[in-house]
Amino acid sequence: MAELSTERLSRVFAALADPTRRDIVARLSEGDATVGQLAEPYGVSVQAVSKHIKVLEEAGLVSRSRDAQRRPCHLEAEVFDLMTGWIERYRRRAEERFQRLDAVLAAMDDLQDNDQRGVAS
Amino acid sequence: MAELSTERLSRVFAALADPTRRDIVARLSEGDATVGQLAEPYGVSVQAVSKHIKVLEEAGLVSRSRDAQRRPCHLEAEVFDLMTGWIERYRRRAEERFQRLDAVLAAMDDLQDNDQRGVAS
DNA sequence: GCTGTATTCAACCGATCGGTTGAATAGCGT
DNA sequence: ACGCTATTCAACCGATCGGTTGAATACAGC
Repeated sequence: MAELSTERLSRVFAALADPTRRDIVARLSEGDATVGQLAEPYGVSVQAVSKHIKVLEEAGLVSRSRDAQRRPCHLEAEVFDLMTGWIERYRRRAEERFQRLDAVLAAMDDLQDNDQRGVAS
Repeated sequence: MAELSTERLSRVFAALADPTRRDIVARLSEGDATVGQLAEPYGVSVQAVSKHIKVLEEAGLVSRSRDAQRRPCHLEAEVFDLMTGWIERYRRRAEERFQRLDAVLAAMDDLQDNDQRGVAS
């Protein structure tokens, strides 16, 4: 029953691939806001923003509550861990590989040093 | 002349929104590989994989060299910093806000304590 | 120079995306 | 009950996406 996370990861990355949605996330990091409030700054319809929020919600980045006819949006920052977890895993692997390569190059340098000061070329 | 990074960030997030491309990145973290090698495990054509690599390349996640007719792919892990930088910025803001909220709630608890043990209800 | 291998280019296809407009729904305040 | 506000649903549109097939290009080896 594993590998739900790959679908989830795809949703999160896809959600943040849009600059308007990233900006919404940025603004929500300063505090909760309603759809109407979020829509104001952009040159698009409220419906478009509503769709963006739905995408963020389905990615688990945003949750919503109720306040009369308003539906305030709240940033769920824990989801970021999913991304940083993935990223750091492969960054670490790449860096380890880089260090091993460094070690090999150093070893080759040593060999060359021995060659130069030792037997032959 | 700023805000080149927003376009770049969009490309990186969009590139990683596809599970096949994430898997390619994962495999490249273990070492460089050619298009042909990368294509084998997936049930898609070499051309499709070639397109995926192009997307990763334009996002700056992959660079390529030349070895005869082969074009080995190399993971450029530094780009990850762009993402983690963005993510951490807003995670931090959200957490700070959360702590402030915590402080407010604690203050309200104090007030209530005083009310209970002090003057009136 | 020809053959085989590795990769890309080009055109096409159905699905999804980000946007629109218009109508529906939900919940105040009077 | 009515009107105002906030939000969503539904249908549509052009653009982009992930995939295909078929042809072109680039290079090594015989």
